[in-house]
Amino acid sequence: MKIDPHSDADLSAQIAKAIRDAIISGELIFDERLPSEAELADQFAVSRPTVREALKRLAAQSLIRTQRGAFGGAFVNRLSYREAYNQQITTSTLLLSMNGISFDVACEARFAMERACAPLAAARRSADHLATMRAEIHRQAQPGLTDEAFCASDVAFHRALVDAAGNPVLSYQLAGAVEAMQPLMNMITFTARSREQIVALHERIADGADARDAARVTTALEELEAYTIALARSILAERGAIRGETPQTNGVA
Amino acid sequence: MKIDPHSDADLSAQIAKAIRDAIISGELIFDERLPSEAELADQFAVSRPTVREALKRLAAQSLIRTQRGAFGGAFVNRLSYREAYNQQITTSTLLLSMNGISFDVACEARFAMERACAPLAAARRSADHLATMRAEIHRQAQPGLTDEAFCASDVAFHRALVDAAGNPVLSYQLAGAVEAMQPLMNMITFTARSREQIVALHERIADGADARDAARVTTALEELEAYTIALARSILAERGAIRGETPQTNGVA
DNA sequence: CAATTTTCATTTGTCAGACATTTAAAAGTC
DNA sequence: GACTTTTAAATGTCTGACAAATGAAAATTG
Repeated sequence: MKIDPHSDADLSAQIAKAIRDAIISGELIFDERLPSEAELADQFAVSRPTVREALKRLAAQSLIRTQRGAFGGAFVNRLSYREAYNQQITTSTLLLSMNGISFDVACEARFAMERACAPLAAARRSADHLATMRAEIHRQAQPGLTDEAFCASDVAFHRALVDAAGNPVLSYQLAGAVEAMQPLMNMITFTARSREQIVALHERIADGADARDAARVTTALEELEAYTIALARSILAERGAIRGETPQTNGVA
Repeated sequence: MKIDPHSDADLSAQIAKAIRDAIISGELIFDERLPSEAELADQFAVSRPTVREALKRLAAQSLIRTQRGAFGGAFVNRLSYREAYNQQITTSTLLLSMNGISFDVACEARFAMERACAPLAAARRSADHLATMRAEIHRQAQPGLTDEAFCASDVAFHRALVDAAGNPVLSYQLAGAVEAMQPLMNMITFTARSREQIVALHERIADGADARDAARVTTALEELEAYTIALARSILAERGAIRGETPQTNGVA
């Protein structure tokens, strides 16, 4: 592990990169202990605060964890699904909110990816997945449900569908797409009417999965996408009209 | 922005969380300047090094950037696609390599997501995208190409296909899936025979996109997935046989 | 001898203060 | 007015120190 003395980047950034590369290349195995901060400071010929800043950078990416005390130190972290999800969601959420992604584009991407799971989910769904989906549908149909609870249940339903595909990598990738869209989705205040429609479509999806009929799941997802986009457009157009502006469907962020 | 004095977490982690929440909630707008390190140290009643560690954590997630000099400081970063890609790829690569994801599972996820792009790509591909795909196919057919160059060209080809869908969110999501698999893919040393087959399938994909025929693209992608998995299996089985072990197709990491 | 307690060295977490370097605005100069 | 110099503010880095946690080894005790 060496740093380039001619680079004009921060020392802590260079050191973080050197250690990160060592981890990615497999030079450092997970659960392996890094040298102590004092030793690293010696190795890189910098002070301990600089080394610490580098280690905090790595900790922010869940690449290492630290432990105090004798025989403590920094250990290479085994990146768990949970941590990877969280990073994925944070990054995706910020990307969507900061780059003026239109609702249409985000929605299209989300449903395109979800449809990719449909054939696998139809083929592999367990009784457990199906039960989760049915339970969420039942919850969504209850009249007193708050908008927040409805949205949360919506996410849980789609989550179950994705998990039913039985591919952890797909689940991980979709988590970013689905959960990152939650803030955008929350902007759409669902009316009783639209909830009915959505629940009906969810039922068709669950029925399709029940019958192991991929085509039915896919078709229902397509209709759900079309309905969601239409709903968003009408709401945005209405808001634009209220403000006396030209109705627009993008730039919601 | 406040921190919980009763929490037993690191102060720098708490401070980072407080600022991160402020950014995500929109309390801090992008390009807005944070208070100086000294001011933050005062606000949170900690020392400057502790504040700096918190800021480095945020910098590692591309949430802020820092600028030296008068009127410099830490600014809320507008997360660019480039930065989001990089984070996505780093996280995905580590997740795949550290959790013993089998080649089959990763491959299935990757092609499932890529197939999701096929209909959009067929409908929207520009002449430019098509030209890129053709150029990469031409490169891949050249005999003297190294394995590394072939793999890079392979990634570029699929990248062009995904970009042809004209949805930046899809491109972003796919970047993680496709590029993170590069290390796994590189394990498969392509023989001349398999290169021929792959190039032929790439040509069918390009032809399908050319004709705006989504079904053709999808079918070719399905065959490419089947071929890739079969190839990987045979190679892994061979290696297992050499080592005198039971042939296995998973746990490649 | 075995179990428990105490000591202790190691390592991270935090702090204070200092100096170097960069940067852009403000002041000065022609 | 255009250019140069000064200057203040901010980050980057270093030194040195102490606090707190932690597990191992040593000492104590039954």
